[in-house]
Amino acid sequence: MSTIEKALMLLEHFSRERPEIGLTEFKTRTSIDKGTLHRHLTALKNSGFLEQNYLTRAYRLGPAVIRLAAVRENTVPIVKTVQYYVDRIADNIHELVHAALPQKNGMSAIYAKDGGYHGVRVNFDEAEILPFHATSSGLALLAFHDDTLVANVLSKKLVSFTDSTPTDAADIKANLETIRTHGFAFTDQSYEDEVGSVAVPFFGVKGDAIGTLAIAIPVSRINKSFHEIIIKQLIVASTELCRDLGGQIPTNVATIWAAKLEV
Amino acid sequence: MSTIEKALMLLEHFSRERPEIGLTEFKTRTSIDKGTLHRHLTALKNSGFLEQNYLTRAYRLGPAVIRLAAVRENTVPIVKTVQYYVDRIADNIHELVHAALPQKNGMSAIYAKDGGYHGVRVNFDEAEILPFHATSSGLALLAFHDDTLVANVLSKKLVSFTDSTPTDAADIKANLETIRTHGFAFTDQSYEDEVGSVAVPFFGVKGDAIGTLAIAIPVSRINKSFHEIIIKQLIVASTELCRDLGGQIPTNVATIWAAKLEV
DNA sequence: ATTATTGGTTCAAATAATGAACCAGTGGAA
DNA sequence: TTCCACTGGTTCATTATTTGAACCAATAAT
Repeated sequence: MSTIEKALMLLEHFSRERPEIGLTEFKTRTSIDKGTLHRHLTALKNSGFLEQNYLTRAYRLGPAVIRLAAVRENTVPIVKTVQYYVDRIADNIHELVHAALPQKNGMSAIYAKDGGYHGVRVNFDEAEILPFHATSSGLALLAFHDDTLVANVLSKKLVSFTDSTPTDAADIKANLETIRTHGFAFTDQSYEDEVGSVAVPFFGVKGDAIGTLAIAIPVSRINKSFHEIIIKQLIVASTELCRDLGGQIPTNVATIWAAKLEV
Repeated sequence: MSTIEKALMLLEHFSRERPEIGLTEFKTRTSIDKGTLHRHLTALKNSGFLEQNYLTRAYRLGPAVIRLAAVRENTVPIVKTVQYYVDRIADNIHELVHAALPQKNGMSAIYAKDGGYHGVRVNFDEAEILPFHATSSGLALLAFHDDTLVANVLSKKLVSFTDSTPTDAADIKANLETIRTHGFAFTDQSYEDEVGSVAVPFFGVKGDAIGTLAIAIPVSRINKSFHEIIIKQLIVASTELCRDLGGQIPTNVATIWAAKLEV
């Protein structure tokens, strides 16, 4: 692995829960040598990707990322486009809806809306990484993305989050096959207790999955007819979203989805 | 310079006007060897900072930057905080107001609002880099930032954008001194013809300038009393903004500003 | 006062980056 | 078709950078 990739991997450790990380904490988290770490962090700091809390000397993300995100969004305005559909679904079904894009180690929500007026709410954190194997978003993406990603994910250790988290590679492979035949993914408390979720992929110009639309619900509110409604909403939204982004829905997926909508 | 910094410098070439850059174009823009470039770009791609247009093979910014910006914004919500004040000023004076943060080669606007109902409007592009020496934002920051940045900027070639762009290092140094005594910066068509601008810095915890609030106006609408009003608005907003961000206004600046407000 | 822990630095040894030359595919032009 | 020019991408000996164990300095805890 190149030095560049090693350094950029450091940025993955930052999140909402962990916005500042000191040198020693990095050392324990990465088991990279302290000297090396220090030079990498300094390089990232010089480039504006990190800055230091001048009191604690801990590192946090720098201003450069803001500019880059603005340019990216101007180039490929996925967030803006996705927002409309997430809002629409949330308003229709009154549950927590989100859209996510794949990152190296999982899905990253780019927008979420809670349309609920329920007492029980699903808690959700944007900027959190949703593991591929334990969330419907992740599985929906894996199922319709190229096989190398699947192989890559399954080759690593599959962390268990709840009693229901699937950690066997063969089980997951089988599940991906059923997801492909159904045209959507769903999970039952595989990432958080008491939370189920449903997700569909959306596709890029090559017909590969580039992201997902997903809904998270307290299991107490899931029943068959609601499940049907959710899936229809997701499929319709994803279809329109693909059109907006210039993406192409693979023909087999398109026929599966069309059948689902007719029921 | 470390390999990491060299690679990250490549990302600076992307902008709204130049959202996609091919290998050969990078070569001409950077005069780095093609092989080296290719490996750097590949590393950035592997890390999610770039992705390739599969048709043209050109590179564009990748999805990783979106997540990072979300985390950064959650850690230090400058944009959200700044937004309030920019909106307020724009609503008060009915002109184009923006806030900008320093990047390596200039200021980058993080938010802008045009409060105008005028026929003549100043055109403005977020995600554009505003050169330090030619814009009031840039000068305001230089004047109140540490001297190494000033030396750095003046050591490079100062591009001329209009007939009024200052390109002499000594002139600019003198101007920075007057900016320091006045507590604000203004320019007259130094970046765009027919556009003048006024800017004040806002400060971080150490009392160093971390960004600017600025107003751009068609020169035809500038007059002395309006100028006074603008400066007062900017000073008040920056003062409150510093409080919100936990920043500290240097005592000399604070006294200058206080005097300005009393007039 | 002593120790543990923090961030940061040094320099020989190990490793990765470099770049000139190369290959391969594409799109004209003759 | 054949030829040329222009893409993006790859190779491998040379070169320069990265690496990490040991070290230093400052601060916080005992």
